[in-house]
Amino acid sequence: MNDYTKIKNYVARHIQLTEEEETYFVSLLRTTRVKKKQFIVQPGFTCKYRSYVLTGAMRAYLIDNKAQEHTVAFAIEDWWISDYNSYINQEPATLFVEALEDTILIQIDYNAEQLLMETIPKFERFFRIITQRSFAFLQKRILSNLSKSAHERYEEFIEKYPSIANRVPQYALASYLGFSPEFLSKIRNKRTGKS
Amino acid sequence: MNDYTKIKNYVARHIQLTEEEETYFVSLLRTTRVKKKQFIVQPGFTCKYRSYVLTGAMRAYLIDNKAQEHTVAFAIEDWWISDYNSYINQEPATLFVEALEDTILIQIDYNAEQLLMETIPKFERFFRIITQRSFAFLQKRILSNLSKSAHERYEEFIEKYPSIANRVPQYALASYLGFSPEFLSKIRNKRTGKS
DNA sequence: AGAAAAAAATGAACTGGTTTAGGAAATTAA
DNA sequence: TTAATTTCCTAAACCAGTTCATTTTTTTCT
Repeated sequence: MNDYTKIKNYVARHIQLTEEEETYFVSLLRTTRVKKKQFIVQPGFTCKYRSYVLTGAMRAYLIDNKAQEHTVAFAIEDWWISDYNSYINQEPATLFVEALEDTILIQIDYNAEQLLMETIPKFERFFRIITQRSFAFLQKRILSNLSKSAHERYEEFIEKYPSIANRVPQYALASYLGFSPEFLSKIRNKRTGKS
Repeated sequence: MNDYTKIKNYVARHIQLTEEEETYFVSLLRTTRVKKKQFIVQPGFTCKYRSYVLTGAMRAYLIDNKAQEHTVAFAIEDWWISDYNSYINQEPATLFVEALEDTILIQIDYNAEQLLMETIPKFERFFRIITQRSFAFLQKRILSNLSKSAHERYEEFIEKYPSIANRVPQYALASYLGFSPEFLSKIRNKRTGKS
């Protein structure tokens, strides 16, 4: 039922564990099922978990003071998601993290993660490496936002993440790329043209 | 002459080292002086160093295909700077990293950093923690860019980093905040009004 | 299956920020 | 201390993307 093979493989891509260490790691995990539109994080509540998507799709977003949504991140199979600001500093969240589909998550809680790093220092390395990758990803996104037009950002996204582009609602994609849903509609129409 | 007190304090804020460990750490560092407008990283060349600013100011920026500059990061005293994508993956840089003033840098090279983490695993933790902080910082910047107007972003910046705002050229600040230098001029005039 | 709700499309009017072009001020170099 | 270069300012025309209002399509619920 609880299949931890995928998350074990994910970890194995970055560090090598003994069987014993792997067993210990898995003992700290828990599986959570969420229905579409359900939240796992909400502003005001401290985010307890770092979540790995086993199946399904999630997104993290902010609602600003003009009631506009801004998507910070998507996560599909084999990706992680959280309100990291809240999780890392164990302070109240500012983001919503919501299921875009019925989703199965594998979660580790903050205290367990700290314990894991103390018990198996290789995990210090693991979290360093995945954080570095996320950092590099965000930096590319900032540069893309600064240097490219809305249209170019859209083309770039569907080329790099076609599986996400066709799976998430358009308003969510627009709010990730930094323009209005109406404009996304306009772009898409120009693209297909009439046929 | 070479004063490593400040960088030792920086490290001590995150991990505790024995004297021996501290001595070893310092033995891996080198000091570099750069003149204003000099580059320490250029596109095409792999970035060898992670650089800590002892005195002076630096910035990292991209030049896009329309010959426009986009500032990724500033660094003043007690901050780090690099083309991290290039540094972490040891692949050719895409950014310029340039001195905005005559600057003294303390640098560690990639191989030394790897060795340091193997020799003193506490540094694995150190780099994890500072990368997490940078990650959180970039995420806030993305959200700010998505949810705020140019004017609001400017106000936010001068409030949070007055020491940087008054120290770097306006075109560099504009290219960091994501608008044209002309528009920054416009904002500044509206701000002071006539008096 | 049919009603209700949510998401996507369309189009016209609008606006925040850009572009272009010129001149003024400040830095740098000799 | 002057010439050259770089940075900054100003203002008008312009445009990429927004806003608003309405309709169509898709999804969800019973």
